Amino acid sequence: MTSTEHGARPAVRPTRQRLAVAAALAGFDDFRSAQEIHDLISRQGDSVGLATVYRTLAALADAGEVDMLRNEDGEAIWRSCSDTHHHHLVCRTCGATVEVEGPAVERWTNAIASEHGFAEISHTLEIFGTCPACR
Amino acid sequence: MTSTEHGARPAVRPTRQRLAVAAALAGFDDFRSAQEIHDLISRQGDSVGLATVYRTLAALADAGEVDMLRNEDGEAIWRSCSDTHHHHLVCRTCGATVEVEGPAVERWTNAIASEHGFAEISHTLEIFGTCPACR
DNA sequence: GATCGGTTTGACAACGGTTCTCAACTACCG
DNA sequence: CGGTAGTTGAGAACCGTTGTCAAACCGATC
Repeated sequence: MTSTEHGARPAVRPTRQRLAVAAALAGFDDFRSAQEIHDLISRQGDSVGLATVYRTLAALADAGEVDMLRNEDGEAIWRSCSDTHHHHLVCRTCGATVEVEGPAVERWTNAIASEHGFAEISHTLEIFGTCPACR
Repeated sequence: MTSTEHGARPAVRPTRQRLAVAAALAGFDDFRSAQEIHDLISRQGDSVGLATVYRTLAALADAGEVDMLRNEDGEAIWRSCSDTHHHHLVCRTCGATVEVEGPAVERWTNAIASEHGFAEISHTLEIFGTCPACR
């Protein structure tokens, strides 16, 4: 068991299912719900259980390889992302997404939070609007 | 049914139930889930159906008299609010809330958006953390 | 290959928040 | 009062999500 170095690493296996989810994620660049991703996989001929899709997405989000956020209905939606912390500019008509970074915002949220004595800070910041193409 | 014509106003009645919800909202200043508000009303002796609480909260949010946002689980949480645009610093354990304003953030989001040609901008920004009391 | 132990999977049940349904009720107007 | 349209509540329905657990699978080892 010590074969894989100074582990405690759960040894994630590249199973057919996980590859299918990864492939599906690579196939679009806007945010999709878990069920949409599940449908997409089925439509590509693969068959992966819904629970597995959820588990895999959660694991990927944990690992920082996908972004998860919630739409206005509170549903979780996902997309693959670059590995730096960033926010999104989302078109409320067509769903087109732009990743944006804002060091200033990060600094501001941390400052505000510690000013009020809050710890273990996280934050959500999404910008919605109408993109040039949809106007 | 065309009696109230040019108003299209649904004629909101100040029923016992709606007053109870309003009273409950006045009784706390952090974010609470609909069910917590429902419990709170019951505990005050009033009896209002859960569905009615949901309906009333939705109506109040529509009218801009309460803020509704979603916690990290996607659950809707509510509180009465001041009428200026602001954001929230929310304790993820006890729900304590601080309203914060950030002119810098407003400016930043508008700049980013127009830089990408987006119009009709709106944004959401919430900060979650653990408040001093809950640590 | 055959074997073995832990990982992963999938069908399905369970769950929890939210919305829907619809008959009973109530506020308001005349 | 009586009529009428808005409102309510109990419970079912809904739907996204998570838990369950036996079977399948992977990879390392005999």
